[in-house]
Amino acid sequence: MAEHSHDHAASGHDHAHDHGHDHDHTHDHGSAPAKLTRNQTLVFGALSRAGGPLTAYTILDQLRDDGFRAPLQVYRALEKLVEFGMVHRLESLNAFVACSHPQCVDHETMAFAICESCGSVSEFADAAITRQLKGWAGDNGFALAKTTIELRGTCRTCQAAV
Amino acid sequence: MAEHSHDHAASGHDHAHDHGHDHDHTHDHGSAPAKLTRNQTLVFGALSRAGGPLTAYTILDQLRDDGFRAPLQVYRALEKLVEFGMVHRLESLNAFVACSHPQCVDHETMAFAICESCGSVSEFADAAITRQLKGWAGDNGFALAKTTIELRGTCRTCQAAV
DNA sequence: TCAAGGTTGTAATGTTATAACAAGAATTGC
DNA sequence: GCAATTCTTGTTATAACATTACAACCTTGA
Repeated sequence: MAEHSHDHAASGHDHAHDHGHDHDHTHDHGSAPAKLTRNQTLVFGALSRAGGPLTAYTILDQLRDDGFRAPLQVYRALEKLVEFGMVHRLESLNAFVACSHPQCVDHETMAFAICESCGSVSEFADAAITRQLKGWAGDNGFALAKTTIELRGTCRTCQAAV
Repeated sequence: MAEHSHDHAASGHDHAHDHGHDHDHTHDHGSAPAKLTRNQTLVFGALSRAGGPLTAYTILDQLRDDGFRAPLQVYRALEKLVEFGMVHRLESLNAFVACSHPQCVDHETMAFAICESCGSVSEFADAAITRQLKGWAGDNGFALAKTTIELRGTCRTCQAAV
């Protein structure tokens, strides 16, 4: 299954406050955005740099220098990014993480393994689980809109570190 | 915030459950308590009566007449009840629900189907999903402590009601 | 040009959860 | 009985997470 590797190369500190909008995003996700707004770009950049989950308020703090002043600026961007399938919300952490999938293969039934020791998150998809959940939904007349699957525990690295 | 009317018959896999004020319950769970404290009894009673998910603050309001004054009285009781396996936390709702299983068969990998229309919750266990998740954990050296599986959608009753 | 619709900024508020500390009650040992 | 210990409880305050409401500002297109 998929592995954890949030390396979206947001290296440079591109602090140019251009009004020229040189966004050449070519993402093509579920609800594909032609291009992101400035705030969406900044929020997604923060999540990509982090390489792991961040809370909305942590993102806010990181974007103070970019002019962010209020939670809503973050929440609004996150709402869109989740909608686009570029970001996932981790319910059990009240946090958000950039999607690990290069081409965003499947956003219906992702699963997340969260290490309670180091905070790392592994995102994976499992066809059998998806099938099983859809099977239950079908059997019970439940119109499935979204699923949340989150595993809590200790990752291999943290276990080895003991 | 909203008070849902909890249709507990939304599932064909429903389990019978006593919704009475069983102040002298005889549950015997993993961390079986001989007997609950007064606050634990009151909180569990509120959840049982509701027959569906309640937030901590809703429980607090319902227990004002019983002398509850502060959130912590509720949260402390909930913490123990979850530990005992008598109550589950629904991460995607920030709410709590009394366990639907008479003898609390399996508390490791329960799944919850939450109707976004009426707020009803169906609790079920699926051996295949459990096996699959444990399989992933094993393959990836992840020491699994707890899993959260929550389905959002529309229950059969609410679909029919359209 | 204007109107419509989307995005933004800001203040205020609402909702969920925990920290810190003091006091009360049950238990044990002397 | 009387500490010492421990667990539960009550209370205040605060932290952490999220939304409402409204005004201003850009776009886009007729």
